[in-house]
Amino acid sequence: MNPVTGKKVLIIDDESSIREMIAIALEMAGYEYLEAENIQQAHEIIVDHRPDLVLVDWMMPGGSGIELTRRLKKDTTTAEIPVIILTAKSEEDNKIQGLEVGADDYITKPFSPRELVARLKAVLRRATPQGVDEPIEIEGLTLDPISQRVTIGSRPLEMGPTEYRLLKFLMTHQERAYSRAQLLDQVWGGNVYVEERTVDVHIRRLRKAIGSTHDFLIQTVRGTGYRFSAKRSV
Amino acid sequence: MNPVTGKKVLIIDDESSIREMIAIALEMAGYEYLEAENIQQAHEIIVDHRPDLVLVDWMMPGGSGIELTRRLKKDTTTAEIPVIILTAKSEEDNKIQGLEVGADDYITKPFSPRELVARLKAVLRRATPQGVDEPIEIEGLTLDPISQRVTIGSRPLEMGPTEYRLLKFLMTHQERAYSRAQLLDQVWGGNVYVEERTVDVHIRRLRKAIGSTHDFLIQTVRGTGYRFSAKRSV
DNA sequence: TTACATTGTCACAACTTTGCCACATATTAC
DNA sequence: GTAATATGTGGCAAAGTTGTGACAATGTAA
Repeated sequence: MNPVTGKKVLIIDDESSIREMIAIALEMAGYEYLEAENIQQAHEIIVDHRPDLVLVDWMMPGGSGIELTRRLKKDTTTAEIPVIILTAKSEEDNKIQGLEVGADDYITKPFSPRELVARLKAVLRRATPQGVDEPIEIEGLTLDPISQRVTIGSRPLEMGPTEYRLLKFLMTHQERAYSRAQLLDQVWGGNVYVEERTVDVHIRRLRKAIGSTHDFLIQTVRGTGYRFSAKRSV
Repeated sequence: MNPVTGKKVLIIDDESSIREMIAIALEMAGYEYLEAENIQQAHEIIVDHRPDLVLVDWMMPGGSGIELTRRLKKDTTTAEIPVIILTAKSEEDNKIQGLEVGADDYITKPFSPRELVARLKAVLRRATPQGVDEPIEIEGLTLDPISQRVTIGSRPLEMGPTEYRLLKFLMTHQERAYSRAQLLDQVWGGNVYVEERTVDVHIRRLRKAIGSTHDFLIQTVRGTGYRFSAKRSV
């Protein structure tokens, strides 16, 4: 339905009914979520699961959302995780403080699920910066992450999104052998169940797309998996 | 401390005391400002001085801030100027309406100067710095930002404002693939709740307007979004 | 007011991609 | 050499993505 890239959102609120409401909205929008009902728990979860976004209530037992935000933004390992603060209308004057400690947005209660999801999307969009991805060129095979194109010379190659991601991964880690399991993990994403042999099929498609002149670049490592290498192997 | 921004902010409010208060806050933060006390005046100033941001009260004699916003956002020559709407707390439910007509943010009165400046900074940061208004010509397709016309050779193309902005964005960022979400963010504006599929529909309309001779310029990047490119992809 | 234009959504059509299977072929172990 | 194991290949059904026409809501101009 909505192909979100499996973003994980951590919901922190002491009222389980609110958590539930949010959880439903997130699920419908295709996000994964984690829940915490106090700050302590939240911290553990953040360290363990590294959510892509934190949604925290302003008023929380055991420390306010503000405090949590400040702590997250101070620590360079967590500073990049965007934070949205939920405030009740009456506490609204505090919202400035929220933005000041580094929250990325705030939402005043009551809010509609639609608004929530819209804000969340906007924040995530902004938080995922377009990397300054340089094109990768190996032996005349060029992959340009900006235009999302693969070319040999000026000939553009046709391939599906999965093959593209697979190739990008292999090219950015050339000269290194990966097992099918590792590739599934890196290219397909951790929590999908897919047969290992599926990797072979996609490698096949990649080789086909690249064509015989350059297919030596994708090498089979028997008993292990595959490797992208500019060095012709035997 | 605060590097001079040189940004011009237009303050529109009928109460001179509020204008004054805002003016002081802006001055301290290093912004230039202009003032208008009604919508008519505001329009003239916008045309004459091209402020970098407009700060308008919701309730205004001679037309509401909403109306002004709508008008600004509709006209492609002013659509890029960010607008922040000031609302009284009691009118707060209207904030959604404000965002819907394309305002970039809203601030509820009473607010602190600190909040004002914080929001303003955030909005300006987000605003897309628009380059010079030189015509862009690619493969015979010409977009002229001054006359706001798109032509192929001498044939003028018919399209709505949204398609125009979409095309302009894509043309000024050619050879780059954008997701639907990014396009919504850049072309529609950050906080509008619109379905991602709407982008497809507008792309469709654009392609239709451009016609089959040149529609190869707008390319679908499967699994991602779209790209404007002079290079034919097959 | 009426007529017209623009916009966002939807439903369905058209098209692609995906994962998996079954079988072919290659490589290794015994 | 044969069996066991690993990898290559073509094809297919299901799932997913994008294209398309129509519609209702809204705004605008006459």
